[in-house]
Amino acid sequence: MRQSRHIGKTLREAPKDAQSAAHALMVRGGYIQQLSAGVYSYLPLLLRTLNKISQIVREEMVAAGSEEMLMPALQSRELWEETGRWERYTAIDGIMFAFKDRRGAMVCLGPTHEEVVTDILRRDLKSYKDLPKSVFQIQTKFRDEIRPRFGLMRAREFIMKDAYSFDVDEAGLEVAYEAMRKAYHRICERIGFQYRAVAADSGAIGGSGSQEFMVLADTGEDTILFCDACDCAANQEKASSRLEEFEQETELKPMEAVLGKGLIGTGPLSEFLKIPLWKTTKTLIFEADDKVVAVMVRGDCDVNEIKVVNRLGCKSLRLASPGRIKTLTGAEVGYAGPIGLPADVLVLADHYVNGRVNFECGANQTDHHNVNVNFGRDLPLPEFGDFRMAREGDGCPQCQGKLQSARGIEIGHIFKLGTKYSEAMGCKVLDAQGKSNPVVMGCYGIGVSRIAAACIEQNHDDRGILWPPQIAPYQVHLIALNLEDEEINRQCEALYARLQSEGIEVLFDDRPLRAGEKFGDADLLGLPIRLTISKRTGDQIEFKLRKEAKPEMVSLEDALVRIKGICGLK
RNA sequence: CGGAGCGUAGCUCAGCUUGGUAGAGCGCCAGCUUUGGGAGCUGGAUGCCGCAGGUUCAAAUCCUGUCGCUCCGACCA
Repeated sequence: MRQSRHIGKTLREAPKDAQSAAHALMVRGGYIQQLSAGVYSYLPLLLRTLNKISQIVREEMVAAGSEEMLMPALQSRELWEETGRWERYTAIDGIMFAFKDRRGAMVCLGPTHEEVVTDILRRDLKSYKDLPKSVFQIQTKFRDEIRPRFGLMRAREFIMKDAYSFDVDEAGLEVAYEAMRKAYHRICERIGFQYRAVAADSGAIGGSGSQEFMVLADTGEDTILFCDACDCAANQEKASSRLEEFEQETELKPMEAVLGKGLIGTGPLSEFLKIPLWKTTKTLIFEADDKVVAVMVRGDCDVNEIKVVNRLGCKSLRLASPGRIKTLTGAEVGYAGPIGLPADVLVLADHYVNGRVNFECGANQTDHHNVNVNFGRDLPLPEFGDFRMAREGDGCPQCQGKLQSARGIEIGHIFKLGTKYSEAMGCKVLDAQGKSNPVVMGCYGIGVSRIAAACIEQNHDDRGILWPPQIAPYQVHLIALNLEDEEINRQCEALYARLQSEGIEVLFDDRPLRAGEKFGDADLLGLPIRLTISKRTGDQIEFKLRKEAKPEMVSLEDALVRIKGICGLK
């Protein structure tokens, strides 16, 4: 491609709303242009990269035994009502674009395709002999994100590959899931990501198990925890951990309420009471849909709300308002405890709240704290479970190692769905006994446009992007200087033609600009190989890798060999 | 949805407090000079000051409404 004809001008200054390195570089490089909040045009250079990413994903999907198709983005309300997700996605979460067509029928733009694919397959599948099946598509998806952010990283319209598997039983799902898991690893490796696969919460999609593929980057929106000794790794919202436990007193002391005026927070409280932090207790009051729930964690811990939501199966969970807390506990915020709450308040407690003798907790009376509290004697046993936020430095739940943390960008997520959708939509097959069973499904998403953003986030310097050759829009950036010289002009044209005839993808900077501007643009655009021809280069070519600081002079034949080596061409 | 900020030239932004001829840098066009890391000089073009209403002799500026974009939070296959 001749740069003089190319659409997508580079900018010297980043627009003020650029929120991350990748976002700013994509805008400056003319890779994307914003149309409205979270909605972007993919300009020619980025489209080439997106196509290359799609092709890698496609190849790995096909290799994993999945078949490609394309489903409608425009979907009808009826299907979504079959699974009960219409209300959840429109009214409750509001994540789905939904509107009336001219006949007055409600339609939506698909944020995901479980309903549509299940509808297709339920017409196709009759017998267990028809299984297994696996299908995928690469398509634009729509999500009415509450807050679009970071350019393509969290957009309202984005490109995604989604795949779905259909099996006769859990064992079949296991095989399909494993094939996808391996394919996802291969995709990440082919793109050259530094990444981690972590255990994840399955969220609104539902299902029994899931893993996220996280590209490591400080600007990532997720925190992941991983063991420094074994391969245990999880998203923080899912992670569990092991805490240090302490030797307990053998004698139960009498419970008493002590005055600790204005003491809010377990830190100051433990100092004031001269007891270790682990003896204190945080009791948080939540409103879960229309019920009130109290959640207790050890004073040195925090509540993981997602774990609470999963335990309760509620649609929404939020901290109760100060006014509500006062009516429920009779005290200001900061003094809530499990003793003396209204009978209809469910009390949940993290495992590590248990096993303590003579512990502290709020007294439900302003400025007062109960000390020497003991389960069984002073209050009934609450429902115990894992409701605690795991943190860096905690013990690994599987071995004696310690958890470390990192920030990550979620680029892929694989789920074992089970029969949630097949059951709701009647996607069933007859087994060998002639009995009808819902098929067991899995779903597997990977963000194509997000991969491009994550790749830049992980591969850039202060001057611009450093594309890996596999997904660079072009492999070679041919820079022509001194074009006013007829001879050099001819030489450049010949080289451009030769490179193309060798199957090399070239962006040819044939613009009559100064050297500084051309080199600056080349660094910004970030193509892996830069070739320069000028009056200084004679019959040689200046060869420079974007990731290296220094250029070198090589012959044409040398250059071709090197380029093909880097690009994996013969 | 709660809190906040910003909409002025293609881009980054000043001007608004205290109403009175719409500005700068970069970019763009032309010419001359320059020519390997965003050059210099000269000349030039470019604005429904987001939109609508109000106050006023007079509004980019003050008031009201509205739309858009953004930030923080809640939320998030």
